[in-house]
Amino acid sequence: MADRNLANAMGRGESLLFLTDDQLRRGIEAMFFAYRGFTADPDRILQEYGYGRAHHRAIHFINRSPGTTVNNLLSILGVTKQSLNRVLRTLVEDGLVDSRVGVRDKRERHLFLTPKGADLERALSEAQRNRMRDAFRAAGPDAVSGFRAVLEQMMDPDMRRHYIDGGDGPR
Amino acid sequence: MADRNLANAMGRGESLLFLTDDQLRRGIEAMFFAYRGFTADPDRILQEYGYGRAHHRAIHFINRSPGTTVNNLLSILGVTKQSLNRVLRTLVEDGLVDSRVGVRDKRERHLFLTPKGADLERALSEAQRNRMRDAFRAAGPDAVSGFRAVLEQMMDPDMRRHYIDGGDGPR
DNA sequence: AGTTTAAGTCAGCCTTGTTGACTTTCCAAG
DNA sequence: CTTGGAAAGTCAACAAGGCTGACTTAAACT
Repeated sequence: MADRNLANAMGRGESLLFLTDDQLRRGIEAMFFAYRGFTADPDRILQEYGYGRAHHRAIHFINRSPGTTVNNLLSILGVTKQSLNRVLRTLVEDGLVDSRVGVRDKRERHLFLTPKGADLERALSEAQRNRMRDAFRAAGPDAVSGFRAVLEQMMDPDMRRHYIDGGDGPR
Repeated sequence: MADRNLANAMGRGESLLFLTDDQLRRGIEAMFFAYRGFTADPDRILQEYGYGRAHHRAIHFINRSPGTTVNNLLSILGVTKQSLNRVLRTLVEDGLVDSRVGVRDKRERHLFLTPKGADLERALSEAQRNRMRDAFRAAGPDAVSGFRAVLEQMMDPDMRRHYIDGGDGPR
């Protein structure tokens, strides 16, 4: 129903995508509903600890790049330092994150998960990986590469950098 | 690096997906970064109006199913009625949404976008569709179906229903 | 010596989620 | 026909986690 935008079709022959507004709306809603599913399992675990998604995000990226600095984390997470600091403070107070003064540059703080922090990280990412693995399995191998290709294109270019090289950046 | 979980591979031969923890972590981060991109354009527009994502979601689904009830919207959005009510109230006050008392059941309110509301909806969805269209085009047709297949599997089953039949449900 | 940078703090605001208590309306069982 | 419960919506108050702005401290750069 509703076949506006059929004009999209004739690109050059190479990409003959018929993208109606309705198909795009489907894609939009897929993102909405899937993201909710994607965060549902961790959210349940976090609730038991009195934490929120902000804590999860910090824990995830500290685990991915141990020793990362606060500034580094800020640029990945795209929040203000005041916002991140509140979350980080509670994680340090609760003994999940270790914040060490930099050796080369003493202004910097390098962040690490404590064993306790690593435990929570494992629980969270395991739940999320399980859901993602099930989805990948059900959808099949070709779907997986398509999934990643579209999501990569959907990112802001600056963020794509963090996704691509997954590492820590210049130390 | 890090090749734990290679055990996943031998399913039956049909789906020979090598899903390492690292690949799954990539998928998780892809969701995170892509969702940010996905909401970035509407967020900018909403900010000009002093609205947030909650307003966007309400507007989107009222537009998709004109005349839907508050209860219906609640089950789609998955928030408390008090939370939705606040958003809805400002939208009605600002003249973007029309709330009509039900004819058959006067307890119900049926929701419609006013012309003004439809204008904002158009601006928001156009921005979002443009990003999605560009991503789809860049990734190619096969990627698009894979994208949707994986996202559909990632949803909670109850939500998949709303995604699939996209309509209003029983009136 | 003076400027810039990294990190952190305090205060206050907004959106958007929550719970609890309440009204209005509907419907069904006595 | 009334009464009692369920359903839809509203009001009030609180918490998490975004935000801005102003400021401090310490280290590094020039």
